[in-house]
Amino acid sequence: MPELPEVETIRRGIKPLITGKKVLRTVLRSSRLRWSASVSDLAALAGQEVVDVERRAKYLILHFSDDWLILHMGMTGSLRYRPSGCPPAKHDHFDLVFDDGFLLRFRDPRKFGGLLFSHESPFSTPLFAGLGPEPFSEQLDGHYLHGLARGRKIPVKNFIMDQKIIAGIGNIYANEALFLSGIRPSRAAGRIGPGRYEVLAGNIRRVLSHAIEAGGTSIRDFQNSDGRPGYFSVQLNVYGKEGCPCPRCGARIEAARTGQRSTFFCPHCQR
DNA sequence: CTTTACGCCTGACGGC
DNA sequence: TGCCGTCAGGCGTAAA
Repeated sequence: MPELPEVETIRRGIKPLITGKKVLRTVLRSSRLRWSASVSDLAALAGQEVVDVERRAKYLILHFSDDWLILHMGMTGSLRYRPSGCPPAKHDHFDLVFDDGFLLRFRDPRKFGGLLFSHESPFSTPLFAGLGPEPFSEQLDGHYLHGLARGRKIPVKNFIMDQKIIAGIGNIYANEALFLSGIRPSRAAGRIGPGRYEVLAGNIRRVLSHAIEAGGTSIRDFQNSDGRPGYFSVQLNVYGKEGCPCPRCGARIEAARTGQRSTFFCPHCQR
């Protein structure tokens, strides 16, 4: 569930549940995640309280009294908040057990996600240094995108999914934002003017904020949901709609591949 | 430097 | 029913 809106929805869901809670112990069941904090580092979290729950790009940041734990959901990661007695299911790799009888549990069947431990704020470490601006920051506008795209030949869809350019855009919302902007995903990033990039920047924000709002409607179900709050309630225009009529002009939505990722677009509206 | 290809993992689905 | 290929919302690295 990995794009920015899903991670933000998780953040909003768990923040009120775990802020101020004290860690009793941690349980790591898998050592083969893409990234994994060491058992000894994780053990140091015992006794610490959750100070805040933050997000940067698609990373979820648990800020404890002394240390930080950074979670990435990969393609299939999810979190659950359950009573401590609940037995782990398949692919439940990590538990953060609190002293009030509840735990936060990380599940990831494909193990593309992972955990990172840090003694200092990740906002000042190399991990985040290379990330582009958050989509809702003032830095993201037409001039910014146009400047970085100058001379580049990669498809604009790959360009906006590059986390160094903008943080948090994944395959679904890249497709959707380009549809709203009337830009063909395969168009070379360097062959789009500042005006069209301004439109695109606005539509990126629009798509992401709609998705976050949709996620928000299911936050209160977080404790009992399957760990993917809000995800399926988002109305999509093109993603996964191959052969369906374009909501704007009625032409058939086409599917293609750009950079080994599936791409959907309206051949009539998007140029 | 930019761009492309691949690997990491498991599960779901469609065709035979 | 089972087997097999293909696909999946991400990202890091190697190679061209």
